[in-house]
Amino acid sequence: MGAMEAFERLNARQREAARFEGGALLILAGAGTGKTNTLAHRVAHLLLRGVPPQKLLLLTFTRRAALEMTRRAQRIAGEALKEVRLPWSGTFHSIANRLIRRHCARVGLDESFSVLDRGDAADLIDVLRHELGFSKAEKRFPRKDTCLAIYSHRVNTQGSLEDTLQAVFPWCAEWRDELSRLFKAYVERKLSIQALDYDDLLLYWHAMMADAALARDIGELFEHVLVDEYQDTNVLQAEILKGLRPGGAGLTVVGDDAQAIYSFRAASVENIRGFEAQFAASVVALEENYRSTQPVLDAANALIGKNLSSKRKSGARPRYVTVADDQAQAEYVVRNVLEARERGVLLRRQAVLFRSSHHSDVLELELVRRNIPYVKYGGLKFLEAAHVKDLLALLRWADNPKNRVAAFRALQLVPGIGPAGAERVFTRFEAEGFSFSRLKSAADLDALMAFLGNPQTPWAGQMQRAREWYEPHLERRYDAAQVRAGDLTQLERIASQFSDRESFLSEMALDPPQATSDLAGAPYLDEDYLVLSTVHSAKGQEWEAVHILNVSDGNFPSEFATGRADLVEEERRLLYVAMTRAKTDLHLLSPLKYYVTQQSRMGDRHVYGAKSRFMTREVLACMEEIAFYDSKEAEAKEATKTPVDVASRLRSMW
DNA sequence: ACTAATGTCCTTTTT
DNA sequence: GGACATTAGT
Repeated sequence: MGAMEAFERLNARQREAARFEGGALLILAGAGTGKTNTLAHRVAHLLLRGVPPQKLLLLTFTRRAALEMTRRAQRIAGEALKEVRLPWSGTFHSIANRLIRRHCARVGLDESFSVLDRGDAADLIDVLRHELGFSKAEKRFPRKDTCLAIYSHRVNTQGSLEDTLQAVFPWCAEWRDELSRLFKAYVERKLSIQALDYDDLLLYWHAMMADAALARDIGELFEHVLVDEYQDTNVLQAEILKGLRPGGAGLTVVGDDAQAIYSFRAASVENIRGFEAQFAASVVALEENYRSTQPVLDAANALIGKNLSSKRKSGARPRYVTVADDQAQAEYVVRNVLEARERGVLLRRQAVLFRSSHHSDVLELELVRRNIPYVKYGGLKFLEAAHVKDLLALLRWADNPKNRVAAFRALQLVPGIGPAGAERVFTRFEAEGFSFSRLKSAADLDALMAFLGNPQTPWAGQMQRAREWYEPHLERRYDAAQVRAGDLTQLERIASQFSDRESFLSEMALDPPQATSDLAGAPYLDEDYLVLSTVHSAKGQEWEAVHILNVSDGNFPSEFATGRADLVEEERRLLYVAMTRAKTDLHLLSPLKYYVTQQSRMGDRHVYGAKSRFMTREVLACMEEIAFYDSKEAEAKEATKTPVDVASRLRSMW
């Protein structure tokens, strides 16, 4: 296919955006309007026009999105370009990591600085929390994750601690002074161990852009900067962009303010709303939806007051399904999914979406019971498993001997070494100039670390050696050692795909595999599986059929959002994102009662859910309302009645 | 000084 | 059902 023909396939607006020449460009792309395709065409256009690939900076939300973009651009550019590689494409954080490494000397960092993932950062805060004596106050001090969240929010909004506490963490406001001291200590400790957390990656990049000479050097690396999902960037990221392209020339951003769902991460919708004025940008709006049928869009439009239209006018109306409880909800989903498969819709073209990751618990049990394969995105990550972190700690410590967090974790693997012992060993290690050949912990760990810490040791084989050392400890520490050992073998396989230790470790911190299937690789790719995902993780994706769980007040919107109007609006957008993932089949499920596991003092463990405030008359008018009882429920009903009509029960099941 | 067992309090979504 | 603090036992 020639490149010209490829561009003919775009509609007029998309083509205009793809071929735009001039200053800053804002592409407002509603859900399903071909955003990725348009951006990929723009990339192809720039390449065909002679911009070298290494002069394109492509900032996407995930690395997966970046790869997809590259793949499409290559296809579009066709034979004109043999192979397209976009070396500068990735998340803000991963690009920051590379730029900082490139200029580390100019910002006072060692080449071997580490990147702390969220768990590591929280652990470090926890250590300081104890050191400062906050853990044994009469009143409970915020937990480590909360502390980190507060810190992060403040950094990313660039506001004051006071503002952050007021707006998002009011229940922690009384601890303001202690938190301030804690964060001061946290910053100091990170500097001394040469470790950067996610926020530091942005802060360092931001600081580099504030230095005129550095900003020029970095800005000159790129001719074009393209940013996807711009509605979910924060103030810091917007300022970085301004530093990269001060006048806006060569800057393209794409987004949809109706899909802004990351305010908890301090994303600011104002970025996209103010972009046009800020950069005197040209604006192209894409409004024709190519994904969903009109009935699906009608419901989504009614929810959010948009006016997306589709060429696919016919189709079934979305269903609003009332079910008795969690169990019935799972029954309904399973039954529907299997029916669709019978009609020829592969499982992987169907998805189940939910507000928070534990909402799928009951469904997952049911899927396992019925032997239906599935993959879950979002929620508990492979890399957060203790045994995986143990193994990585060994490598991280070897990579950056000053990395105290990793060192403590590694040292405490040795039986007989606890927090106090680790402290002792590390202090001596520090005094000896961080030399692994003089580490005195336990004989076998000393040998391992001397091996890993030797710069002459090749990367190939390090993982295997570490795993072999770890194996006996794994069996000692955990019950299901078999399963966990399997995880470690997979980790080893991934590691082998990286050319060096530093890039492997950064990648694991910055863009960890999203689901266990990502790790399994080839063998699983042929298999069919149902997709389970949080709505957040479903961003940018689409499926033939979509089920949305727990559409009731307290879940949509989440009970934590009900207090504030702006948060409720974000929840509305979240439901909007979920609904617009569906091409033809959409089911919203609403359990009449659901079980609560928390804070239920009384014996009654279920609550009657209220209808979601988003299910207004206007929205429901676009849907087909049905009630569904699972077999158990029906059974219970039947039991209270006489006579027992077995025949109708059998019929009602099909 | 370390480990295991018990008690108490819970804020969701992710780079 | 999990995180975290406290207590009891080695």
